[in-house]
Amino acid sequence: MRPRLQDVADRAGVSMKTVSNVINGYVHVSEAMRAKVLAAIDEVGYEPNLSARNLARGRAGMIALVVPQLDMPYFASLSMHVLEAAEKQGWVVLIQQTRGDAEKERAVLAGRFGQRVDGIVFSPLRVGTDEIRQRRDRTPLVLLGERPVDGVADHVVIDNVAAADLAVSHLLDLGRRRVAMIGGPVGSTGTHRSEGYAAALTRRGIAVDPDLVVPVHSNRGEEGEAAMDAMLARLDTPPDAVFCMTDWVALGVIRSLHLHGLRVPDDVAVVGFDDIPYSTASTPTLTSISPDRAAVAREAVASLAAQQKGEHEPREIEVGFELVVRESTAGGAGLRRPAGR
Amino acid sequence: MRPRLQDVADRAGVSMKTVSNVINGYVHVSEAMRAKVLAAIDEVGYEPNLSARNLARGRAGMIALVVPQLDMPYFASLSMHVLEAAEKQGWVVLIQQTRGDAEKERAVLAGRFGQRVDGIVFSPLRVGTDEIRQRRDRTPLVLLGERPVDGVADHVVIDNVAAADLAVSHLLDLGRRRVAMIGGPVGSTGTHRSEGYAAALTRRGIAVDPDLVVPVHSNRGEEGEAAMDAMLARLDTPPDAVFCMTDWVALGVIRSLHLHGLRVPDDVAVVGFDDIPYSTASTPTLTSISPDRAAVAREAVASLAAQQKGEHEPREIEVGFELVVRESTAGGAGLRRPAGR
DNA sequence: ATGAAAGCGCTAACAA
DNA sequence: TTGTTAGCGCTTTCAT
Repeated sequence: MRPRLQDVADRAGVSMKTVSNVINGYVHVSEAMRAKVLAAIDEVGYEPNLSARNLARGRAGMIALVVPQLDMPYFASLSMHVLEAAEKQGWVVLIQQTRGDAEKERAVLAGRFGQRVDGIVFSPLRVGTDEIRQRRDRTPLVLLGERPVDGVADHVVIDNVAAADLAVSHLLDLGRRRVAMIGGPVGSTGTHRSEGYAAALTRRGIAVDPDLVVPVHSNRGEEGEAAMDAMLARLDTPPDAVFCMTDWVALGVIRSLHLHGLRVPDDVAVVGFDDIPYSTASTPTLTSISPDRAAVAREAVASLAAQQKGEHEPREIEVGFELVVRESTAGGAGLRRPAGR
Repeated sequence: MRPRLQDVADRAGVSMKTVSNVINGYVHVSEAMRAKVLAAIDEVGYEPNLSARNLARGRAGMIALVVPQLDMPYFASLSMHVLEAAEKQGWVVLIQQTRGDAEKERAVLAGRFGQRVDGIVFSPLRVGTDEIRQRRDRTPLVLLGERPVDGVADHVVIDNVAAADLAVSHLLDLGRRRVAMIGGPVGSTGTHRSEGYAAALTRRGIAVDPDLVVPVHSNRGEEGEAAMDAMLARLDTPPDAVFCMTDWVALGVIRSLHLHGLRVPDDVAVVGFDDIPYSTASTPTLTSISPDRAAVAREAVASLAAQQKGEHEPREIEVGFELVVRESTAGGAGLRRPAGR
């Protein structure tokens, strides 16, 4: 049978309380006592029973991570980091997928997890500020992603305007002038990346050309490909650069360009967003905005911990990002390998 | 405060036991009683406390899923399915990553999770049959992946020999004769995919050419690219087809071929293994062996459930797969789009 | 600084 | 068929 706290106490010749004190790092324990207890723990091979601990502490011991889909590489990578950050707080992570379904997203806000979890890290695709504001569930919540939340809950983000601006400026620095965007539309409220796109162009005195902007309704490669197909069919002269909302979309865009006989980056330079693992395996490798995912995860978990301790002023938490330049903007004929690889 | 079982009982005017019976689907409950209790549950908004339930039941309520890396798309996708299958058994999934580190893999066998979990789904990259046989931890264990396990534990797999055979036969059916393999080596014990490769060639009277086989030491795209570079540097005539151990490796191989001025599939057809989500976004889209991941996950979780109920004859559990044909073997100049997309 | 004992919310003998 | 009650293993007042 598995050793319990009492077994350790018996072995060390002390009470359960003392063992508990040692385990939980209570300060007022003599060094000798601590050593004796630790030895006993080691001898009997004690491991705390988390169900019992959580029951006694009145917490669930787990948090929910709600993402659109785990097999979307950005979220896979993000989840990885959340798992690591949560583990340090003694939390197990219950991953839930919404598959971009508005109903499922609403269920999260409605308390679908009941009080089963100590907190929720939520990356919404559909629900907006109003729905979030009106939620009744009191479970600590932290939001991720580009959608604005107007201070209704903690929100961990990168500065999407600045990031998009940086990506587009990079294209302009390369001498490109007809810079398209897949994934807009420009001007609709809250699309920060579109804002950065427009800002970068405007600063150089280039007007935003609506013909060079095609919105997509999901982040899938297929959508990106179709969008690029549509744009090319419509234009007499193709763009000389494309800024894509996500890397996955960018991969589809590159497919489309390739199938239309356009070379990347020679004819058209392409920048993505997210820096998914595949950006180094694609042909050409993909220039992309790389958000500091580890920081996103860390801040999200820290937010939940703070909320659990009573903190309750919703905060906007900003984390870093960088532009990683690879072949899709820097290569010659797709045959050179830049250092960034 | 969160409603408890007692609150439901009070509301319904019955005892806790009756409520518990209803919740746990005990058979001998009158319809009227059941309805009354369900109504009460609904009225007070009761949700069971899992810590308490698990403590009382003497189980942890969670299983561990140990994979090399969650942001490798095959494992991301697999994890997604495991989450779903486990949820149906009332299990939360604690995902752990080994990053292919032999030490971490051994820690899993040594009981790093203590008795913290009710079972372990383990996808090993390094540890072998012997180490698994010698483990002392009694936690139910089920293994995934190609590595053979000689009946030391439950093992969920596809028939890797048949799958590789199918992939290579497909290449031969296309008229290719110099079929290379990235990820061997042929003949080393237990590499089922290599076996299938050799079998398909032999059946057609083609000898395995050692010059056309290059092993890789990880499944990363970079490795595949380097391996293909090496092969091309060595050969006077390039192969006309390549069978790759994984899709990720295949992406790297395609990069290498492209950078050497070889067209896929015109000059060289490429088949991957795993059918990761990106195989439809790459240029060209990737022909691949697609294991029935949902079945893998389902069987793995079922295995743990069976072991927990006392079953203990290690079983080899086989699940299905299929070959998905896409542009990397079927396209013309990479410009045609086959129906398989 | 350490010990004794009362819960945490649920399940499952055992009774009725 | 339904009720009573003793744990499950841990934390945590409250004493000492």
